[in-house]
This record gives sequence, structure tokens and C-alpha cells, in this order.
Amino acid sequence: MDSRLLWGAVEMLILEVVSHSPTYGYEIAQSVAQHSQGYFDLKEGSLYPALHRLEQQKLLGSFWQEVDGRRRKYYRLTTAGQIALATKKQAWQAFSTGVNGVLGAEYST
Amino acid sequence: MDSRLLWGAVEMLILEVVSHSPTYGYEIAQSVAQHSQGYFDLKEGSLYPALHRLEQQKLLGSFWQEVDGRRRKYYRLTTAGQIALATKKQAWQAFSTGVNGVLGAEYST
DNA sequence: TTCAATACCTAGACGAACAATGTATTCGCC
DNA sequence: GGCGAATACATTGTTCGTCTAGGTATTGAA
Repeated sequence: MDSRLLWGAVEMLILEVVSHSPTYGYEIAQSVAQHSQGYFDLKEGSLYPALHRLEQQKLLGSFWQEVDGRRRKYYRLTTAGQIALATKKQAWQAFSTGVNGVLGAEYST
Repeated sequence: MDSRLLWGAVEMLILEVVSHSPTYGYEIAQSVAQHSQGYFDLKEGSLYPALHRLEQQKLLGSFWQEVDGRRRKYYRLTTAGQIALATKKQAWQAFSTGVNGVLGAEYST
């Protein structure tokens, strides 16, 4: 995949996954990979800085929890996060429509 | 618009526009803006470096031409450019499908 | 003459994704 | 009892395309 296309979409994908239920970094990466048929492979160097960014922007809240001897940092969506997610989805729609508008521009059809 | 989403898509959009007929930078920017309903606004700082990149990669060829006292640098798609465009379109499709797969994921359990 | 539009270009700043590396635990395997 | 794979977190430094902001020059309208 062209990783450049990933720019700006990572945060939206994270917010989307967390919006369904509180979850943690490692599981987010797996969830994104799974639902994209393995297309997305969030690296730690992208994932964790993004989570910290979103937390600092108060779009995500977090709490530590230990499960089976493993410490996990769970994230949940804040109200601001819900709004941000909706906004990002709209931006994605507009972007996607824009690209397809150029690609499918009727120069003959 | 979220300019981050633009990453990596600019070259594809340029190649697409040029593929229809030889054209020049200024017109490319206008064409992209028009076909995306004004969503995309290619800045010169993105447009010209991208054109030079594509020319250096031999995906675009160029020739100068003067029209009405204005010098224009026209670009045309090379054979390699056609292949690259097709490849980028497929990558875009895969990316778009991947994103929508995560956004529209069924969590019904 | 002054401004907008046309038409090209570049230098530097910015910032997110990546590779690589580190820590630590649990579990399957033999 | 040892050993690798998977789990789970994190950071450092590099990379590189986009943007801001600046520059040159011509044409045509106010």
C-alpha cells in the first residue's frame, strides 16, 4: 500500500474503533487490520503517538487496567471525540467524493 | 479540507488530468478544483514540486509553448506515466475500500 | 497606474508515518 | 527449565510531501 495515503486517516480510524467500545492500543491495531482486510497495518510508531495526540486533545480519555497479568491502557471516546469523529468522517466523505470526482470526470461519458 | 488527507493523492490527480490531454500547471490546478467541486485547491508549493517530481521520474514529459504572450510548460503522460496512473488508481481503490471497511464495520454481536 | 488574473518557480518550516529499538509479561512447546 | 512467539506499552530519529511566503513576468481591465 501507499502509506502516504494513510496521512490524516489514522486518527479517524482510531476514533472509529474506540467509538464502538473502550479498547486499547494493541487491539485497535488488530481491529483496524481486520476490518480493512489486512490492508492497514498500524505501526507502533504511528499508533501510540496518535493515541497520545488524541488524548492530549481530549478526544480520548484513558484508564489503566490489568488483565491476565498484562497492563493495558484503555481508551474511550469523549464527547469532544464524538464530535471530532463525525467531523472527520464528513471530511473523509468530501475528500473521497473530490478524488472520485476528478478520477471519474466525464470527459467522454 | 484536511490537507493531510491530500498526501500522496496529488500525483494521482495530476496524472489523471494530464492523461486526458496535454496541459499545464495552472490549468491542472483549475481542472482539479473544478472537478472536485472546489474541494481541492492545489497550492503552487505542492503543484510545481509534484510536477517536477513526476517529470524527473519520467512519468510526465514536457514542452514549452507560448500562447498569447504567456509561456506555458505543457505536460503529457508518458507510457510509464500511464502505468503509474493505473497503479495509483488501484492503490486508491484499495485504500478507500480499507477505510470504508473500518468505518462501516459491523460490530453487531 | 494599479490591480487582478495568468503563469512559472523555490526556500524553508512543519509534522505525521515509519523503522528500529527498548522494556516486560504470558504462553505454548519440547 | 529454557526459548521463542505473542502480547502490550513506549520513544528516538529519519523521511519527505505539503504549505506558507516569497519571487519574476506578462496581459487586460478599472
